Amino acid sequence: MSTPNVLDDLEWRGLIAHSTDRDALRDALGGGSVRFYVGFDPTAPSLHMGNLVQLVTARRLQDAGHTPYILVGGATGMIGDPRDSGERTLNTAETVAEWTEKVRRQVSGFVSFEGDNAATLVNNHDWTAGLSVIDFLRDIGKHFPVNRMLARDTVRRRLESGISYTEFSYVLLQSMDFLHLFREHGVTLQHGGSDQWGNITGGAELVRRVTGEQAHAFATPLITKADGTKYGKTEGGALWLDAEMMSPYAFYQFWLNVEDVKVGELLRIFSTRPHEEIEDLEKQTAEKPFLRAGQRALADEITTLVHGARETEAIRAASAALFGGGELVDLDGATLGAALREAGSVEVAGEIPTVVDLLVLTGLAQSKGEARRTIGEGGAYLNNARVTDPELTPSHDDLVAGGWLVLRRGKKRFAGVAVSGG
RNA sequence: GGCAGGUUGCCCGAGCGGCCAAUGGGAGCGGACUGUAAAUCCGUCGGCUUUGCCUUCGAAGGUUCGAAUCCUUCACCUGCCA
Repeated sequence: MSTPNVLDDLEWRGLIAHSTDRDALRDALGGGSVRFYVGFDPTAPSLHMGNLVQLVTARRLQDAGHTPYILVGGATGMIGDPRDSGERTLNTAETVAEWTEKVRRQVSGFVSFEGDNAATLVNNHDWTAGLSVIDFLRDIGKHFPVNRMLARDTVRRRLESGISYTEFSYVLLQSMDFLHLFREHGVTLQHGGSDQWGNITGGAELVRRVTGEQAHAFATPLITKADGTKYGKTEGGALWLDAEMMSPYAFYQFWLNVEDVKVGELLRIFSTRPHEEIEDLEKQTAEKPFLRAGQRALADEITTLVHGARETEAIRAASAALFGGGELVDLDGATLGAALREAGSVEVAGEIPTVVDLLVLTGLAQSKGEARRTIGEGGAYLNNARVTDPELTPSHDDLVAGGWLVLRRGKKRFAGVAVSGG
């Protein structure tokens, strides 16, 4: 191994779950700048952690000199890829268009659009929307043996519960993307999540069948929790990158709370630190887990990547204030106020509502019933003191740091109430 | 097109005329123990103006004092036959 090959780095990071001919891929990546693509379907208004894996991987390839084509699935998003959980509900064209735009803006932040190997954004709607059914069936469909399509894992699992022709056909659209990008832009490599492996190889094979030339592909592993279940299932669902859908504070907290046994794996996947530093953090986590050095590094780095350094710094300060273990009254108003604004806060003017109402108002509880239950379970706190009376109404004497009430549910979830007037 | 089976709370799944807001498991939430970790144990888990009321068991009607449970129609899913 004379010159470092980016594939070795990706392998070290555990990012290669599947790949086409590994040696051919290594040769390609060891040569000149490879044009590669990765696609994101607008199935939600925001990307999530799974997509982030692909984005940082694309960036690694770009930093190694290769040229990214970032595809947003304006067309494939209209169809929906088959998943095990069952048939999707089709989104309207307006919704898909709106999400396409949001996703397009979001992906733009993760790759560079400058230099010799500047990234290019493409939308498969551009070459798919105008295609006639006749052309599609003749030029694309002809290359897909149905018996092979039926053998694909996701399809096979769906045969019992049912799958529409629409979703069954998804692989043709995505494969067509690879062929299109191969022909029009010289793209010879596609990567994606391992759940996309069937679609990815479909594209590589279509390129080979139609042009007789070799296309490369690899898939990253699915990230799971220590117990093997899917990750990113926090309150409200996935781990979103959009600050509107998941506050940067909550995002940071997620990474800070990663299980010890997963820290190393996640650092390898997401961190841009040198290998030695990551190995050192892994060692620290193994030897002194209570220091949570790995978690802190992970949370800092990923939050900075997604939400910026300034925001991350504010969150760190907020976390230190709220979790520092000191007395709230010892904190100065500016510090506590800033911390609570990061954690989530609401404003109340005049009369102060009951604790139950405040729990709902701040979003710490979904309903009054849940708020009462939480109090009954001993999980509600006002200014770090357990609340036992569901009828309790805080008074102005309870205000700390110049007008704040600090509400907490459980050990980790804080919210502030800024009281004015009265 | 015919026949059979199915559609229950976030998910999986019991219930098959009153004792059903509906057994059980998982997820979630809270407590204890910790390190804002894991594991474990305990509790909780539709809503509300909370000793009661309201809305839920694919949809709409109907039978009944009373329906998730019976009948009719519709929608969707699965299997077998055409």
